[in-house]
Amino acid sequence: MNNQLLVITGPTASGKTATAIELAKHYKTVIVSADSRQFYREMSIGTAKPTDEELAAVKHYFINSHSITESFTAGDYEKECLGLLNDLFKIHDVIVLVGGSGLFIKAVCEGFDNFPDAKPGAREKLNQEFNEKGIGHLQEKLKIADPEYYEQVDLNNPQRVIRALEVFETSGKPFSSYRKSNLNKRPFRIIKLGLNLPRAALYQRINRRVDDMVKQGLVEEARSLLPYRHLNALNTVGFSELFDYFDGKTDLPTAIGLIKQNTRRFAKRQLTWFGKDKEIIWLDADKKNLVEDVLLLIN
RNA sequence: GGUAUCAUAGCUCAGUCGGUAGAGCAAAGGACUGAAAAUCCUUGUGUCGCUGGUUCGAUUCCAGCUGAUACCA
Repeated sequence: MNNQLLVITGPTASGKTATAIELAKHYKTVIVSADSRQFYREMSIGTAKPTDEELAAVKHYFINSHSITESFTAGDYEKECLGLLNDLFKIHDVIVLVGGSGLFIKAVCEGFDNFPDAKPGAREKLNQEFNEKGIGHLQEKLKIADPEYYEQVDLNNPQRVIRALEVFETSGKPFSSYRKSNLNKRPFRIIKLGLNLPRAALYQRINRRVDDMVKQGLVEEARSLLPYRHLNALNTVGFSELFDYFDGKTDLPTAIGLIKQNTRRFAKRQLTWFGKDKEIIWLDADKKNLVEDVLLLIN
């Protein structure tokens, strides 16, 4: 099997985009994004999307490919991405997958178990029940529907409980009956590289990048998306804080400070997630000749 | 210059009628199989401004010093 997926991951602002582009150029190949926000074409500055020049330099997939008005789940991404990779590997031996969304990388590398598609409206109905009756009510439902998962799940987490109930109400079978942790075999070799920095340096980069985003017009971008604030895509660091500013809940400097803080917290969560993945080979993101080192490492 | 008040965690502050202290925020750690830049869980990190005095024992009471704030000059 010659086909090789070169995964570049790491916390936000660690330099994944630039590194991926250099590697893709070297292999004369393309880049597939594994980022849960950059595929939305309506948002760019706030999602630190590759620049137009970068997009022109290397062909990118899953950038600007979807609209914030569409529902596009990690499961949808798994299916679309695998289909795409299947086609792309007919042309390229090496493909670069880059992104910081751990669940999306997992979707490509391992896949999910074969859950049924939730029936339309099931989640909305459960969200409404949650708002009206609280988490306790959903916990009780789950206890009856799926006692096995009830013992395992974080019962305080509404998203987890609702997800399990959504599958149950769609299929009539407990969530745990589908959840078998079977790793899916992929028809390509996977190499995972992680970029990281000492915490203080990473946080400095994050703070600086947020300031850059503001200079590039983040506030205007967010304002233009204000009518769509109810969409899940806009439940995103860099936008939520500015919506609060537009509402008069904070002033602009405070909102920008909160964007930095929430981005730092996001990076921390990413590091927690990636820390569990023992396949990741970690590299110092600040190192000069990083790409040369990567090439030596791989070959 | 005088008077008063204050000085406790990274920040804002509470508290100890004398037995070395605790909240919020920040931060750190963690979970997470179709919301994932989402969502959820856990954790107190301390020369109690400095130097003396009283006391078995002082962060607490007393004195001096330093700094901050307010008012008076």
